[in-house]
Amino acid sequence: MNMKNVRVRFAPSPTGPLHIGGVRTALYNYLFARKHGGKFILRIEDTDQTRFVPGAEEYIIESFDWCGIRFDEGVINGGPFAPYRQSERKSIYRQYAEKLIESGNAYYAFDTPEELNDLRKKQEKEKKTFTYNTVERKRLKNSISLNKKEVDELLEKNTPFVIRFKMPENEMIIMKDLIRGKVEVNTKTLDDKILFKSDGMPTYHLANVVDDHLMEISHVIRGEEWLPSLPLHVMLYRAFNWEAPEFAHLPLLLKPEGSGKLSKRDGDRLGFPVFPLQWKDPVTGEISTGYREEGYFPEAFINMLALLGWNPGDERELFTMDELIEAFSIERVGKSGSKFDPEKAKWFNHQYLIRKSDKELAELFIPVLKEKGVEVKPDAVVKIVGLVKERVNFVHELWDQSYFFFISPAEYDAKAAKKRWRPNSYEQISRLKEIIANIENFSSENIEDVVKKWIDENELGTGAVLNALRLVIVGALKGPHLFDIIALIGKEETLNRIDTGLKILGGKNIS
RNA sequence: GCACCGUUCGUCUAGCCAGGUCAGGACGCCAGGUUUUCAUCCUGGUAACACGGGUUCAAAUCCCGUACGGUGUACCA
Repeated sequence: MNMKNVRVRFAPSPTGPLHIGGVRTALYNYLFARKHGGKFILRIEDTDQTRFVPGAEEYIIESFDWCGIRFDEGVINGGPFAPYRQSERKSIYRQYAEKLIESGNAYYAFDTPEELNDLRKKQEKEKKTFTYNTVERKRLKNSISLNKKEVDELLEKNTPFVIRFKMPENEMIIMKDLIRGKVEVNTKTLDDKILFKSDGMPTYHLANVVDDHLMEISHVIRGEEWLPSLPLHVMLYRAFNWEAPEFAHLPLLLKPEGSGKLSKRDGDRLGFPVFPLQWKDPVTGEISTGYREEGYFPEAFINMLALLGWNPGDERELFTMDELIEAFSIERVGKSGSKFDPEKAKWFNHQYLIRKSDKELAELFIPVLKEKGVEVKPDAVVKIVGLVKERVNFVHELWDQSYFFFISPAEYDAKAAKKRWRPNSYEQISRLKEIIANIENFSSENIEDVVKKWIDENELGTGAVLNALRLVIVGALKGPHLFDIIALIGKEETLNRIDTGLKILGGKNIS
């Protein structure tokens, strides 16, 4: 593989939000470019004016920004091959289509969409599929079946036309794919694809080949859905007499349930986001949630995506972007599609979360606390986060694991109370309250020492006393080390919670 | 229908190109241990080469076929 002057591109169509399959394609391109010291280009393929969706391009750019995927050239930052939006390159495509006509590799076709649709329907009834191919083109309305005079007349009268590729009749095309190896197709199974539409815009096939050539793209890394049109693209390079780039077709990301390509429309139906960022459909107003909004860290999201279809060949699973760049290679991309496991995605986030410093997490958690109407000193939040971060996958889950640090129990878990609030609990906890009230050094360790000593001296059951105490302090049998909680909420709050607990729980069980 | 691509534990995957391993790891799940609780953590377990032929002393690995799945088959990308 020629690794000099690596130039790769990601070329989305701005027809809506980018789904994670697209993000992964972009990621692999990015990793490949960085790995080989090449350039990564963002080109917008908006040749279908009817499918334009407002906000889609902005969404795509914001997504990559969030992911930490950076472009060297493209619609964001320009570059030597500007413009990078195909609608702005409109004027350059026609001449290339005409070059192909001149060289006998393409032809004008005047059939209307309606006529072709009718043909399709007719053949469908006969259980056949209509294809505009080497056989059919002879009896359709085009510059092959018509004589030159007829064609000139039609063109002069501004009859709408398209330009089609003239596929050779019977020729073996041998192609190389970096992931799949040799792929062979006979041209007789292919059709005369439209290269240039009657609205004056090129189709994807023409535009992508012309632009990739003009932009000196060295490797085309794209989704497997493009593999069936690879022969056409290879033939186009040949017809232009251009050197073709290397190709790599990435396996698809599949729906987790059943099978099939993950699609934009899958949305929230699946119980996990398929988009990096939240997307609000400009027409229906429908909102699809994104990984960012669900609380995923971009590093975790990228890490998870990178391992979906690629692996380093050893047993490492956690990678920073730089480590991914270092480890990545196209050869280690798998051939088969992958469903992805939402559970494992959470695990990745957990791994990144527990690796963050308590201070960093506290800063992320404080806004959540504010929303809950809780004002606490940042120092305390840092300590609390340190105690509970192992228990959660997301920052927003910290609240569930730590609310009892901030608010005293309003009620007590009924099951826990039944199990742990015994007839003698009231008396034991009342006595314990006096012990705690007299503790001067209110550190977790010291409180633990004093309380355990008291339990020993009075020959009480550690489990019985401490569970009852936890119930009173937390409101349920959960949470981190009890004495850490007590030390953090402080003596006054502890004593208050004991009083409340005794009042509410005490009466119930004494009778 | 036709063309192309694919198929290893439930999921992500290693191993395949250069045949010889009890088919390895991770997530999940289950069990045990640690713990005053829950969670974490530790230990162990669970579970796969789609099927059928062939080549070979030996096949997950090479070849052929079948099945199943996917993609494509638009004046969409």
